[in-house]
Amino acid sequence: MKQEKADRRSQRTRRLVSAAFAELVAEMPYDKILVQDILDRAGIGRTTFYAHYFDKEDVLNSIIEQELELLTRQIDRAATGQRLIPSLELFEHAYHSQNQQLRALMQSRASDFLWEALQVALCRAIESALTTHWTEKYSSPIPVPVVSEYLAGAFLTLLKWWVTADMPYPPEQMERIFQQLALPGVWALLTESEQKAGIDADVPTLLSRTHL
Amino acid sequence: MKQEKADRRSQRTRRLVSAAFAELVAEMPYDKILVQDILDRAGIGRTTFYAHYFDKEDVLNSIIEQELELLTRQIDRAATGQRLIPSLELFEHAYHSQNQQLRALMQSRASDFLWEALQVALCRAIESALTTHWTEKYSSPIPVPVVSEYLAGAFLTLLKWWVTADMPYPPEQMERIFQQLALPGVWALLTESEQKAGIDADVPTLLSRTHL
DNA sequence: TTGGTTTCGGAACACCATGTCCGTTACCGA
DNA sequence: TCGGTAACGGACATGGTGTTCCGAAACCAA
Repeated sequence: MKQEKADRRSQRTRRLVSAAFAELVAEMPYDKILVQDILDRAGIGRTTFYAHYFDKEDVLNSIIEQELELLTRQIDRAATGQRLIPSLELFEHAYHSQNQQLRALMQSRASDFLWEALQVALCRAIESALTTHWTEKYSSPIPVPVVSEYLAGAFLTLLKWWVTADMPYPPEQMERIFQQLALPGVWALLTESEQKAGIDADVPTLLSRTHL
Repeated sequence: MKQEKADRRSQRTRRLVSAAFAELVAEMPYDKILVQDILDRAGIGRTTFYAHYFDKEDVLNSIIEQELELLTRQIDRAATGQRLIPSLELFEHAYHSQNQQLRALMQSRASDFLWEALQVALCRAIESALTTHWTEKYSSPIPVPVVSEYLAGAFLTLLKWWVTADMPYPPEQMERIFQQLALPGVWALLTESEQKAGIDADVPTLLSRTHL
């Protein structure tokens, strides 16, 4: 079920299946999609399909895995710095994602897996960043994993809403909204002396509540 | 498929099916559960099942609907006051929920529907409270629906984590955590003069960031 | 208790989607 | 050009679904 250096025909088939699946998932709920639907839409034979995928779920997973890899790489790259979460990059990634696949997928119910996987990946990265770069500043009875969970969830909620609403605002504005809504609570957990540093230059402005 | 004043036998059947389903959903992913599994577990006949439910999904929906009604009533009741969200009551509701059904359901993957429905209900309530009681204080470029979405999402993220982790803290502590993490960003959107009023007495304390 | 009504249960059934196997055809890479 | 590999269509076994029929059992009201 893997492709090392694939025959053109194999690539073609996989491409057709992915495209067909993306279309279908945008039209109807995942669990209503039949293998036959994929076959018809992709214009391939039954045998061919099963030569490439175990089953319907395998198609979903392969697409998600592929997309998730890009995102995870982006997240981990940011985790090496002091930033807790590469929010702007993620908003922009979704925004500029040429292939409709990502949007269609995110909007459909099939993406529950994707969102959950993203939540986990984000959470890990945030926790790591928090314990690596902010340990000495962090003094709060709230456990770090809870903070991470909250931040990841708050971000993904906004991202999800934004994508579902067909991205009515530019990524930069979403980034600002996220900073204003979700981060003050986290900053408050870090000792005062360091609040001006790192993460974002908007911090002081936000906490003074004057520019709204 | 409804029961007005049901025969004892009908009640028994529905009860058995609900219980069996709750058990199964705690043991395996929803889409792996067969009707036959429910039949075996509940100890009823195939014919009987289809006399009460359209299909497997109908069982899930009926349980969710039932639970959702309780929660929605609680949410709407709080929405009449100035509070944005009855967080403490919801944490406590989950905590004291005697029947394992709620916990098992929330922890399983089948509950995606429930979470989504909760998100919508919460969002509506928050938006309503915000436009009703806070209009004159609210002056921000961030649209009210976005704020509502964020608050509902942030709360549900914490609730979800808490339930999944088998509720390691008392509801009161979760309430405090939620207030500290998620609300500062929202309060900052309301004009300064009113920040001491309503919602929660902890507000000033939080914003001064001294008690952490 | 009785008698009419409703539900239950079991077996058999048609239906449909799944996943596999075959021989043949078309395409690819070298 | 030629050997290998993938696509194809059709047929097939499998397994879960939802329905039907009918006798037995449980219910409820009188």
